[in-house]
Amino acid sequence: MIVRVRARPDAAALSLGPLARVVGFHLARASALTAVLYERHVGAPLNLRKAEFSVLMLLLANRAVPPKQLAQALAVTAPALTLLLDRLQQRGLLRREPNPRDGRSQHVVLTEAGQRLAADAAAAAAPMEAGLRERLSPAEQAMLIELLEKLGG
Amino acid sequence: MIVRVRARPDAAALSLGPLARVVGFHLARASALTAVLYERHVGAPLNLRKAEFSVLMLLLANRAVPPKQLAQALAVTAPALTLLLDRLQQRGLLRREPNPRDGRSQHVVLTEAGQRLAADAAAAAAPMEAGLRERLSPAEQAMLIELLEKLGG
DNA sequence: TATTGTTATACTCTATAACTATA
DNA sequence: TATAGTTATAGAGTATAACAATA
Repeated sequence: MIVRVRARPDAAALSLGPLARVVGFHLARASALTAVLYERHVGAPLNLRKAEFSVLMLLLANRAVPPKQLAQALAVTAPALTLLLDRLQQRGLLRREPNPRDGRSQHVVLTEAGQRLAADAAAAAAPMEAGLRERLSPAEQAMLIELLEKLGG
Repeated sequence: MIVRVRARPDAAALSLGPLARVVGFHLARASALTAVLYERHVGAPLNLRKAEFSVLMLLLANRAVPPKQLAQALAVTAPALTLLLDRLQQRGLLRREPNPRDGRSQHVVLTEAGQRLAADAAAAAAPMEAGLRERLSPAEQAMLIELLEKLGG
């Protein structure tokens, strides 16, 4: 992906028109930046896609989680989550354990290797905030997250 | 896409852990909501994908624009933009005109049909803000856009 | 009959590389 | 040699539908 994060040379003196009021448009452009930062700090070094990273973080914070809840939290469909978990399981990062109380459902749990990688990933993610600080103060970051949380939380 | 916009029944009492501080994660979840609203208000009724809508809005606001600038403004690659413009041109919504000053470049311009559809789309997009108002006050929306603009603008 | 999770399949999106033509 | 735009191709992401097992 060829995106320049810092410099924006001939920054397209384009009027946004009606787009200026469309929240989704601004979300998409902001995502382009955070995606680049994520790839640099976490994705490439640890070989983790965004969704995989999110799964690891949720498992790190919640120990045993049924796939259903993961799917909800990540806003992905059940089949997508199955494939996601398959990949992480093949890398030996997590286990799927049967739920003794309900034969239909499971618990997903990090292996030891998964816990180590998740901890590394969490540590690698922290400097991303610092990277954003060029654009947004810590207070602005907090405000932004709060507003986004109201939308998508 | 099965996403419930209003009700969030058993809202997954999951801790986000380190994810709570990751801006990109919240951007993704917020995008899930705005994508649903977009699809309802604009995408399905007018048969316009998000990127197509954005192109129309930019052309509406700027008359003649070189593809290069469109690609920058939308944060898409040049090949992606070519395909995007191809589709819109086939629907008779825009023309590509040669740039008399530079044989390599072009100007993209809306046709009359394109202008009509763009105007309809802009009108259809306005109520989306109202839809968001369940979650965010107008002041909060403005603040959110301002913060996102600092990130991705 | 409803729910959890999986499989199968297809479609959209987007990226990289290679090419054409102008400059 | 560099730039604007295109073509070709492949990979990642994600949706729907159909299915299995359990409740």
